[in-house]
Amino acid sequence: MNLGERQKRILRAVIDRYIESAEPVGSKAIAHSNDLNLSSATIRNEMSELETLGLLEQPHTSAGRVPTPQGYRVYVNELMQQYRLTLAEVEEINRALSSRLRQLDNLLENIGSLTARLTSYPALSVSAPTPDLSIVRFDLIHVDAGLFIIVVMLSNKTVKNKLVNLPHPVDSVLLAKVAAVFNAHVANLPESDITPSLIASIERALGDTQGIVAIVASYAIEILSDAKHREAHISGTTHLFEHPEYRDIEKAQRLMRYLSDDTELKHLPSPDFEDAGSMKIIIGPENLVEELKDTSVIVARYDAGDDMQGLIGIIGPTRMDYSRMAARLSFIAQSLSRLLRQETPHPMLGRGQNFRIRRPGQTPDR
Amino acid sequence: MNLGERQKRILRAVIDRYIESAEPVGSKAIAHSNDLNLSSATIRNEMSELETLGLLEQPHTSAGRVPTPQGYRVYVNELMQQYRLTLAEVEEINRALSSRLRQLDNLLENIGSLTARLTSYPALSVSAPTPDLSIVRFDLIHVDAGLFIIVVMLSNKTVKNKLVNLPHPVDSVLLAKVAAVFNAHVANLPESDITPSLIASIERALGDTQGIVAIVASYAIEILSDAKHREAHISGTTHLFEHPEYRDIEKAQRLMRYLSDDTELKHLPSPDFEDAGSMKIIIGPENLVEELKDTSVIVARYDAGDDMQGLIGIIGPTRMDYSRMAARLSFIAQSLSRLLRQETPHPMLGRGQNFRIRRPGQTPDR
DNA sequence: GGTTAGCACTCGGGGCTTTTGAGTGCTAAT
DNA sequence: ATTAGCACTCAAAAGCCCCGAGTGCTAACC
Repeated sequence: MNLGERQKRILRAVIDRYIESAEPVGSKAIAHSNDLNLSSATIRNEMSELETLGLLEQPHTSAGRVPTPQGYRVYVNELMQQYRLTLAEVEEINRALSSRLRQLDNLLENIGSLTARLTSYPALSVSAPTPDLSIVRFDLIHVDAGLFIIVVMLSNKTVKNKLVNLPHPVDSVLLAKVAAVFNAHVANLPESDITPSLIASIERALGDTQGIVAIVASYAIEILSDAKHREAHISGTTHLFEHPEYRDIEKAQRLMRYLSDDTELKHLPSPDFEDAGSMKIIIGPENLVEELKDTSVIVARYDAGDDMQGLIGIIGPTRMDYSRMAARLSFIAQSLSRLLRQETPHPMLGRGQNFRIRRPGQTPDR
Repeated sequence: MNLGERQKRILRAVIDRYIESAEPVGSKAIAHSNDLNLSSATIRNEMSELETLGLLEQPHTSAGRVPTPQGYRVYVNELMQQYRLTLAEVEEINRALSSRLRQLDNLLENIGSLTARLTSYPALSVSAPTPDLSIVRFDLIHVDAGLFIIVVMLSNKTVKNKLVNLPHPVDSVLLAKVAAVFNAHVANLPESDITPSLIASIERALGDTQGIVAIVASYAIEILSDAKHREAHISGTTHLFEHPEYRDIEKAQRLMRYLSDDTELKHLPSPDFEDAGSMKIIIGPENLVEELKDTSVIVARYDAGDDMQGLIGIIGPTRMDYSRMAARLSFIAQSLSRLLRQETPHPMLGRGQNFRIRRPGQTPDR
């Protein structure tokens, strides 16, 4: 695709304008705008050239031009201005990230809804499968009678827990013993090594554990095998309606229906990115999935250590603010990587009464 | 409001029909339907009577009648048939509840999205403030270096945790000591008793704890003071679009915008219910909030012990299937109460490899 | 009395036609 | 190579008309 300098300028002007107006742009609109100072007639000639190249098209004879997917492709690859985030944007993102990432419980949902909020597009959040995940630590906390809690810490430093209720009372000494054995013999094993025979041998060694060993083992396996699959989550779907292309309720609903099916989302592109912050932009028909043929997807990868990576992405009409959104997404992904890797910096001392952390030898301020 | 028997029948017929068709219903449509066998003319007379009573109205002269909010009120209070859930409905609800309530992590969201799914209306889930909540147990789990996890068990049997990262290594013995002191002196206290002076005295007793005491204390306070406020959550907003009254995108968006603001939702009715499963139906303009003036809200309370209660509710157009939805909501609330109180019955032994629980003396099957 | 058949009247919505105007391509002049 | 001018196109908005569901009223009927 060899475009003259002027053609590039015109193409960019058309797309920029179309992105913000959502309406076919005509020759006049371009003519006086921007730096290029040409008459509308000249623009028309160039536009019709761009049309035969397949970069623009007319919805109907007497309308302005609209970019084709290939047009967007060229725009994204070569023409798009690198959008620089404003200070306000950077601050907003940082603030949102650091305040919302405190609890690592359901990271996936949190990250998703955060991204949606920060981009005003429906956002998806996909966890990379982490087949090497292991449980680094087991704790069994006795509540009362037959009630106890399994707390496991995973190698990606998240914590999962589950309340178990047995029909008969259990003994906290027994629980401690079971936990100790699991810490000694099951912790740090990959799922495939947690075999029935291993469990059986533990049961044999411990004597009658009233089924506790089996329960803990199956919970461990459940968690680890969950981690083998990608998990996907979508949020902010209502942002769709902010875009005129989804004025048509039917169309919007069709897409929503597709999006709200988590299992479908898992099959989304798993681009082979090199490093965190790298991005992929998929325009309209480049999507393999039928339902997404007229939407664009921007995905970025975040990477917070071996057992913790994933994708965040946004979905919108092909007429998308690629430049700005790519910048935001990439920034979010990078910040995310950084934040997750370094963990929560300092505990939030916020609301309500709270206490200052004062280290010895430090002078109290004011 | 003294209605004749026949008027009641007619009013009910009109509303029933309007609820399912969403279109003004005329005299003919009613005439031959149902049990009442009258000519359309007679119906017309009665209808115009009902109109002067303010129970019906005409969108325009040559259209059928539509119920007014007062009309719905009468319907809900006196006319509505008690809808009996079908077996299929009951089973579906039970299945959904028991499979989704395994992890008590983010109960609020789970309950909300469950309700939305089961009713096909946008659903809200509000936690009752639990000012008496206390922490019944602290555990500090050392990860490595300066990294440790605070796990607290609350009196409502949920578990919260947080990862803390200190810039200097900590000692697991120290952590255990701190946990022990917290369990002895802070556990089971209401928030108001966790005073700075108490914390100070703990710090004094323990000597230098490298700030750990302060961190744990502020986390405890954070959690307990969170519990003082109602939390609200909404899900299934997209169900709005299934109803013709929200064909108008503007209108739908206005409502959505209101709904997606969690903080607003907290100010929703906190009806003074007596017991779990009781319901409240708020019709159109009875809502105090401007944005909800033409929607109806059904709320039901669930109640799973002292420190665990809340409201679930659904929101929809005034033309709502009150009868069926009230039945479902009430059933959901009751089941929820029951399930949460009795806790998870048996751990799920599901996916992947798993182990049978075999108690001694039991013969292995097959 | 209550009920019903009949009739004139109303008026929103669907379908059809007209008008408007933004935008084009082409040609001829610069 | 650029531009002014002009004839042409066509979607969308505006206008128009008609249809028919539904009404209220009146007069007849039981």
